[in-house]
Amino acid sequence: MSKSKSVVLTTLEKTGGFVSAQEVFQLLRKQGKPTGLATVYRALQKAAVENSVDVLRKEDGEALYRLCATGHHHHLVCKNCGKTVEVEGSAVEKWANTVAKNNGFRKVTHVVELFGLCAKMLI
Amino acid sequence: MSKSKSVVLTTLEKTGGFVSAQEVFQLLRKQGKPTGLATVYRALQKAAVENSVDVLRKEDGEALYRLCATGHHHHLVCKNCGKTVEVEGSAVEKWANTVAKNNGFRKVTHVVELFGLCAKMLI
DNA sequence: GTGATTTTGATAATCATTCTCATTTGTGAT
DNA sequence: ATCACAAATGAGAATGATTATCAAAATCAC
Repeated sequence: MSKSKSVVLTTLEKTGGFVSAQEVFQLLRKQGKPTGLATVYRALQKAAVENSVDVLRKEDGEALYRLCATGHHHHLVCKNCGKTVEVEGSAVEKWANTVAKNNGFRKVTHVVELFGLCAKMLI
Repeated sequence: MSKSKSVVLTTLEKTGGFVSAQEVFQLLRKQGKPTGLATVYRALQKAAVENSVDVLRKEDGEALYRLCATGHHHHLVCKNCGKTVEVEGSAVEKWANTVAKNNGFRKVTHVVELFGLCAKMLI
C-alpha cells in the first residue's frame, strides 16, 4: 500500500462517517499532510475496488466514501447542521438478507442512510 | 404539466427502463421532437420531486431516470449486469421513522439501496 | 549508486448538470 | 381578438466533481 493511500485511509478512519474526496483533500491539507487531489482520488478508487471502502452518492451525485468493516452501522445525518448519529439496524440487516434471498441475489451489501433535521432546527 | 414535460415522460414510458437525461435528449432529437437539454433536465427534476420517476446513479455518478408507477420503494441492483429489481420495504420505512423519532429528528428521508450479484452470475 | 518502475501532484481536459437571460409561448381578463 | 403578464423554453456559458496527462520525485532491484 502506497504511503498516500494509507494516509487517506487513516483519515477516513478518523472521521468514521461518509466523506467526499474533496473533503479528504481539505482535511489532509489542514492536518499538514497536503496531498494532491489526483492522489486522493486514486487512493479512494483503489480502495473501492478492493472493497475496503463503501461508496455512496449524495443527491447531487458527489461520491462519499467510508471505511468499511469497522462495525457495520448506519447514519442519521442532519441536513442543516451536519450532526451525525450512528444508528444500529439489525432489523434492516435481516430485511436486506431476506429480500436478497427472495430474489436470488448473492453477496448482497447495502447502503442505508437517513437524512433529516435534528432537534436544534426549528424551521 | 408543460408540453415538454409530458413529452419527456412519454419517452420514459416508451423505454420502460432506466435512462439518462442525455439519452432522453438524444431520443427526443431522433424522434423529431428536439428539446433543449436544460428543458429535459428541468422536466426530470420536477418529476423526481413529485416522485413520478425513480432516480438512481450509475457507478460513474450519472443519474438514471425511470417512470415509476407505484409509490416509494427501493432497489436491488446487480453489480455485474445492472439488472434492477424494485423492492418494497415497509419494514424499513417503519424502522427509519422510529429511529428518527428516538433521536429527535424530523422530516427524515432515507436512502436504501441493495447491491449484489443476481442469479445469472456464476462467479 | 545506477537505472527501471511506480507514485505523486500541478494542471488541463472531460462531462454531466445547473445557471443565465433573452425569446417564445401560454393564460386570463377585458 | 388583444393586451399584459407570468411561465416555459433553449442556446450557450458557468460550475464542479472526476479523470487524464506528463514531468518530477520517491522507491525498488541489483
